[in-house]
Amino acid sequence: MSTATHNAEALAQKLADSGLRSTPQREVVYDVLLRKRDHPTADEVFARVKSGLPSISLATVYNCLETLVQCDLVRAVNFERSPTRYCPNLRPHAHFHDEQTGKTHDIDLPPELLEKVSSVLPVGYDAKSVEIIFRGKATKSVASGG
Amino acid sequence: MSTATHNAEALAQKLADSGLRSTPQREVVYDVLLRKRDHPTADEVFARVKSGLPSISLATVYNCLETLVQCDLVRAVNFERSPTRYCPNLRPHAHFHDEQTGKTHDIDLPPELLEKVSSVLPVGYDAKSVEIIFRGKATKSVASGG
DNA sequence: CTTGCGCCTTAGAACCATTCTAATTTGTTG
DNA sequence: CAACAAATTAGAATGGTTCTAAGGCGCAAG
Ligand SMILES: [Mn+2]
Ligand SMILES: [Mn+2]
Ligand SMILES: [Zn+2]
Ligand SMILES: [Zn+2]
Repeated sequence: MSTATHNAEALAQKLADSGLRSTPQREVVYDVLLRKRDHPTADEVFARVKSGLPSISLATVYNCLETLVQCDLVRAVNFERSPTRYCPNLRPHAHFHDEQTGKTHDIDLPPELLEKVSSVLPVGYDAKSVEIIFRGKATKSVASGG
Repeated sequence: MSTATHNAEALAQKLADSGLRSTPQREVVYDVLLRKRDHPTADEVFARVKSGLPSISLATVYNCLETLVQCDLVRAVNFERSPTRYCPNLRPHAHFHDEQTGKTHDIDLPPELLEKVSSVLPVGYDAKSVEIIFRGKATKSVASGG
């Protein structure tokens, strides 16, 4: 069984859990996100997806991305008001935005840190999620996962 | 000396530091932010500012807000892709976004926490800023600062 | 099978927060 | 005052995203 097949089956399962269908469009969009984890924008996903499925529309890419986010297979990531980026990394992690290059890096977070951060909330505040964003310069380039 | 006068002078000083002029528009925009610290959008600032300066334009409100941000008197705050909000709180703090009410609350951060958070960065990552956003429900309403 | 009924995809229009443009006003300096 | 720069203004433009309406596709019942 190939990795692509495995991913497609995991996707189909997650979609089914939400009462949704697996479609070629949803599969190829998810596959594109898994193949190159550089936090692409919808436009960038659209460009990559077209090579495998030339008839897909930008509206469908937006629809698929929203579906993947709702199924908890992908995270939407925002920096200021720039175009939303998409991240298939499901581990707890922060984002480092390199202001020079515009690249986004995943920073794994130990679970104990998230507890520590959440512990600063006064009583009466019930956080469902915590997001951490670093901004700066990445002086070392890092091998990208594949 | 009134507080408003004091604020105006502090503003004039900060602007002068950046080679910029103090103007009635900049003063009233900053004053509006200080008077009601509920993280208003540009539109909301515009509405509040018009009562004191009916001739002001929305473009000028945007210009003034950008100027205040550049002078480090105000922080721009973003949640997903919703309209940018503005915060005159200069202490290190996180934001708690109440998903029920849409209200934004400041959460003061002990300096030691920011160090702890930054310490998860691998070598090669040089963060100039750290942003922390909580999302959830604030079960207790909190008295607003004045 | 074949038909019915949703779900899904699609192209293009609409939306709307923000930025840009070009003209005017205001303030400062000589 | 004259000259020049900085700031404000109205309105147009921009651009990422969402909406709309039409058609396509897949599954289930007959
Ligand atoms: Mn950037
Ligand atoms: Mn909200
Ligand atoms: Zn990520
Ligand atoms: Zn704040």
